[in-house]
Amino acid sequence: MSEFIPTLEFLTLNKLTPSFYKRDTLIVAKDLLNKFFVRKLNDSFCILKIVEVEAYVGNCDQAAHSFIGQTQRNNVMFQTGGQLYVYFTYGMHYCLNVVTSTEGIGDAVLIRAMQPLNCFDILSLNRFNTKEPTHQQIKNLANGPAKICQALNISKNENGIDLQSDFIFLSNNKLLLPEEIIQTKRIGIKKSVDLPWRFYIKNNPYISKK
DNA sequence: ATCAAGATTACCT
DNA sequence: GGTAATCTTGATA
Repeated sequence: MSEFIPTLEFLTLNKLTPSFYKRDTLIVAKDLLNKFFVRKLNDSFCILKIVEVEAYVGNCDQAAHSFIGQTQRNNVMFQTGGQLYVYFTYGMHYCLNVVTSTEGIGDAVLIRAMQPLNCFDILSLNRFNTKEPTHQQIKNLANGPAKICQALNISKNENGIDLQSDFIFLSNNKLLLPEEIIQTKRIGIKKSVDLPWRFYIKNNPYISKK
């Protein structure tokens, strides 16, 4: 099964608009699977397919950064959908979220894993300091939330960026069938651990963890 | 001013 | 499977 690699024209024509993000967060989370993430680096458009996400919901989810209310750090989560929320954690890692919902109550979807479709040399240089990744390294380019940010050179500078940008945006792709989506509990949290708000593409080899 | 926790990763046994 | 690395943030005094 070979991957469809869209052209820049296709990606631009099918760019996701604010109406996509300004919906119920759990629906958006599920719909984000299989979408294209586009990031311009060194005059190249890096294209990756989203294969794993987690939803975080401000007013009822103790694991969400926004549960404590609006602060300097989580400020962007309270915007009304279609922005990038980037946070720093463990003293060394950045993670990337998509802000959702119309409510401005602090909802976002964490992108946990992506499947790179092109620009392997650029991503690999950022991750492993080599332009020629091994097969094992290719699988490890973006199969974790902090790996994504390292591979795509995303940090505090990108926090709050609007996803209507021409340099970072998401693009549509076909919806998955329900049987192609696995829903489970989220990973790496200590609060609200039983909420089943992690979604990933069944049998995709670029998932962060089974 | 001080402190504990953290939406992780890489490397070790 | 276990854990060190590393530092910002938000809470408390």
